[in-house]
Amino acid sequence: MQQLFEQIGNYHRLSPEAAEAVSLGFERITLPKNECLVTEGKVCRHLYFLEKGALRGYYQEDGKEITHWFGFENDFVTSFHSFITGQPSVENIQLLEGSILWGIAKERLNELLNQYHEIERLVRIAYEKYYIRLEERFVNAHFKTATDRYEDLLEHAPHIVERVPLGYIASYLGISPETLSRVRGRL
Amino acid sequence: MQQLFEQIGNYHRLSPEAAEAVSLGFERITLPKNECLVTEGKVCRHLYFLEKGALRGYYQEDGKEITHWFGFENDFVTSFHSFITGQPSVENIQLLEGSILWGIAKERLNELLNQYHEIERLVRIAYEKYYIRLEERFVNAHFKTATDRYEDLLEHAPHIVERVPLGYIASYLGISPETLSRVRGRL
DNA sequence: CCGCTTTTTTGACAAATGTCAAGTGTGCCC
DNA sequence: GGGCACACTTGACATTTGTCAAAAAAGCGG
Repeated sequence: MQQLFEQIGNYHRLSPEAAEAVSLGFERITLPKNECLVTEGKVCRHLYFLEKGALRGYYQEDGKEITHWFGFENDFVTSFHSFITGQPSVENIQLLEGSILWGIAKERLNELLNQYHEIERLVRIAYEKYYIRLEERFVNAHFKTATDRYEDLLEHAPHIVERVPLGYIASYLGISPETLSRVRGRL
Repeated sequence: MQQLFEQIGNYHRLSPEAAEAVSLGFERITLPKNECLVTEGKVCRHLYFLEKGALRGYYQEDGKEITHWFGFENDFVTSFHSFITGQPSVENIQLLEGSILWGIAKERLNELLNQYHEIERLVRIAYEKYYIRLEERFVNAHFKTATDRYEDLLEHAPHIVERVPLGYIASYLGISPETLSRVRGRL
């Protein structure tokens, strides 16, 4: 839980009472590799902090699994679309390694948001940072060849290549596994 | 300004005092077509509400202008990366039509966020919705052929095709103008 | 309304990528 | 440690897309 508060401290410092309230809201979750944290078709009502491990978010399209994001230590993860809208999730979140997470129910989080302006600020700042991270990722993929995308990945997120199967990486980059293999062969 | 409050009302209802404070923070801006609202190299310290008109966000890459988003009526627009981080913007925002916007300085907005928990909530909810809109857009572009992308655009945002030059649309879709032309010819 | 500029389309060709199938390498479980 | 399943690579071919250049169409300003 200390790691969670370190990460929270990167966004916005909380008063002791707010920090205490936050700590009471989270529960520790341990899951093995391949287990799913979120499954499509169900409403996602929890937000998670990933203390240790790795995971991927994927959805089905034309009978294929499309991986579109990964999460690693210190990330806040959830099926954001479902969490925010309250609609059933179209994506699944699957553990790529045995992992330790801390989860908080949306209901509980809403209570904290109601009670503490500073927690509302914390969450707003977190959304700002997640928004621009997503925007950066989008811009970095726009108009890029397969080679560009893989090279960008190696430069900005080499840990992904070390921890994630290449098939999922190809999917994440929006290219076929064969193409990724050929790109790797040329580097 | 009524339109601004209607849009704000879609996110979160404000008390009369908060609404009054918000209305005092915004200023009306009228700009002609082709004018730039934001230019690269400068820190963007304003958030804008687009009451009437259209605009695009673009950046330079290898001597080319890459358009990566459009804004229309009722959108909140800014160079989010620069606005949030305080770093110089890498993108430009250019009016595609003569437009009417309402702008608020970041400093003023921060004062409002400090004073009113409900305004903090409003902004958090706005960020949530913008985050999932960006995520949807990303997912809708992932692994898509040029034809798929254009068809998706026609289906989900036909107004873009009506109001934006095709060259910018091609750029936005991540394909060349020639390819867009060929795709259109096949439909 | 005309001339000029900009936008869009078209042709030809090269490069990149996807698909399908098969082969090789790696990892896991018994 | 071996066998099997899974992950990754390779080959061949088809399709898509980009690039360059040129032509056609559309829009704007005087």
